[in-house]
Amino acid sequence: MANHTSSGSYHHGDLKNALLQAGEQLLAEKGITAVSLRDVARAAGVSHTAPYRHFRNKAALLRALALTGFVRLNGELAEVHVREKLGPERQLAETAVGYVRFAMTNPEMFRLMFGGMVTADGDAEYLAASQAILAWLDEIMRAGIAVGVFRDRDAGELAQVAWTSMHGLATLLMSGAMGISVADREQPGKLVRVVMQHIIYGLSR
Amino acid sequence: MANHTSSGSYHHGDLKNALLQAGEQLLAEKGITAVSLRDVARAAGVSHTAPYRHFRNKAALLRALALTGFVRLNGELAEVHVREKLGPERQLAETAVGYVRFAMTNPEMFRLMFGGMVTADGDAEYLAASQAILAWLDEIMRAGIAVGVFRDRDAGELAQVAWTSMHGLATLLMSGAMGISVADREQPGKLVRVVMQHIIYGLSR
DNA sequence: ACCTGAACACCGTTCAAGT
DNA sequence: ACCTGAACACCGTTCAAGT
Repeated sequence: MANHTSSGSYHHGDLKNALLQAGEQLLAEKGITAVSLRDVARAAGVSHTAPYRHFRNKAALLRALALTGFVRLNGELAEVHVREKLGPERQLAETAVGYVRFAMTNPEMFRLMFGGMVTADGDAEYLAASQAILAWLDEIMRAGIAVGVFRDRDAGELAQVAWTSMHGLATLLMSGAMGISVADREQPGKLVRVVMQHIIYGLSR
Repeated sequence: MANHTSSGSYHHGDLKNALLQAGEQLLAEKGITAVSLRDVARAAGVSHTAPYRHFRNKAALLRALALTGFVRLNGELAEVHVREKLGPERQLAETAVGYVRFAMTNPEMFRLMFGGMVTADGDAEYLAASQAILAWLDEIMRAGIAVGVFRDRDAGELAQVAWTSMHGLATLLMSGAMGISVADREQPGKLVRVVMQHIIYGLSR
């Protein structure tokens, strides 16, 4: 899809985006370990060396893919914000539910984003994308402090506590280490609410 | 190393353990994505097909490797328990520090254990190994409830909160998403203590 | 029982070459 | 500028064969 260039010839139109789209689909279908650069090129209908014109190597393509994941996650968290006008505690709880749901419904993307294949090491784009999540939580905590429901501590600190909790829930649930099978659709939401209730209790005054 | 069989011939002695040892070293040196089954066989001094006599495939070798990681982690957490006789709160905080330190000093092993390449899906051994961590935290929480420092709730629930928090800290720090470079040796410990302080506050009565 | 070597169908990456 | 095809040094896995 995307925009064709005006010329009728278009070798492929916008190969870069075509590759990212194909990559995202293959990621979801086959999993992070099974997706090859050659597969992506094949799915986009070009030779297996064509991607090198747009990405330095496979890692660069995966990095770009992870960034689209962050955009999507931030978008979903924003939706929670709009939908919920029920005060900071409820907002925090629902953000956690959304965060964990994103992880459970896009497990391979989530793994790509946080699993260590892509890292923030000197990557300003990645760092900015991930910090956007923290900024988001920071806003909730700040609002909660302002209306007196959260303890009057550094909002950034409280945001770190919140992020840590929902991220731990997501990663632990995905690994299956919690003893709750990934297939089970009901349990996760319940666990998230129970754990977040404790967290929120601790953050409240 | 390990035990030679009594016969002088010994094709390799105990190849299975030799492979696991070689695998652990290569994992730490080259990282999870770079370690190949052929590398492991090479390091153990056998042909690249020999491992198939002891492991069904590469995934099975990695799974066995992850299990040794769980044994090591549980051992380190046990050390914290013996060392600290300072009450449940302090014990929980130090357990979190130990948990995160394990992750930071054995990042590739930690990734292997929780990164999704190995999963609990119907794997009783993996589930038992990971549940041992939870049982461990459960004990701390139970003791804390008994002496009246923690809220009188289901100990398993409090243990899930605790595990979630330290695991979130570990994974978020490793990904670099927190904005704290992995190279920085001081910051992590500080962050862990700050976050755990909030968590413990919430768990306390 | 335990290990080897050839073989197969894949990889990621480089490079000269085509339009 | 953008893409192709051959080539290179790797993979994981299977299988007949050796001791």
